[in-house]
Amino acid sequence: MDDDKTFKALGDPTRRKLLDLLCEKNGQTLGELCGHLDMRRQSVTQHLGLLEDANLVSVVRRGRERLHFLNPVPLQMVYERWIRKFEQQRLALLHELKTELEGETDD
Amino acid sequence: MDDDKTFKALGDPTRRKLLDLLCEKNGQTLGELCGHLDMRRQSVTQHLGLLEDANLVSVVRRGRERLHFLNPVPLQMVYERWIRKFEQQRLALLHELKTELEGETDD
DNA sequence: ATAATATGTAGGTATTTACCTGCATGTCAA
DNA sequence: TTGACATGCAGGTAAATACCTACATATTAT
Repeated sequence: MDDDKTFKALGDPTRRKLLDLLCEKNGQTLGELCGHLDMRRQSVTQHLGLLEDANLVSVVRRGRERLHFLNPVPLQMVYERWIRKFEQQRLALLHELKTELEGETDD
Repeated sequence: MDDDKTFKALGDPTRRKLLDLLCEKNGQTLGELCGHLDMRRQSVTQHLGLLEDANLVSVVRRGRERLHFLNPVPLQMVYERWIRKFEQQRLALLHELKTELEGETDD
């Protein structure tokens, strides 16, 4: 599993919009997704390629069409590896901050 | 709150490492953080600037030093806005995928 | 077979980004 | 004050990125 690909993929607003679109209606074709974006098809293809590479989207061919499906597994990993880790220390960190400021500033 | 700044900030391995470093020991100075990265101080400053801009890190001056503190709030927002949303639909999506494939392929 | 449709592939360009060097400023301690 | 130390700021460069145009291929329906 590749942290970097996941975060890089999520780091672009167009790609996040694509995920949103697939969340609203799963299995959309390339052309269908293009209809919601103000951008050439080739650019959308490139974005979907990164999402696929990050394993956030799975693709299935049906005839001449490409169906795109959402894969939420990497997001779950992001949660485990990042969100939860920091959340656990949230209160402790706030306490540390308070202590640090009270003890060290010359204000 | 700015989705884009948060995700962009998380989209770089150096910045994620900085967050990790602050998670291990909160309130580190610029120089201290530099000690863990193979990179010039000025570049680290730039990365910390983006993290600060994304509100993921708060900075407090103490004399000639800059102390850096982690702020997990935006990560919590990422969880609410992104992870949970997709997770909720996870099983439903898998079911859709199965149905779609069974019903539509000519295999 | 032919035309329409859906997507693939091969580049080209302008912007953004992630580094860097060099020098300036501000703070502390003797 | 003076030297050492911590950081600020102003650029410069090479690589990555996000678009694009143009053309090729594959599938479907007539």
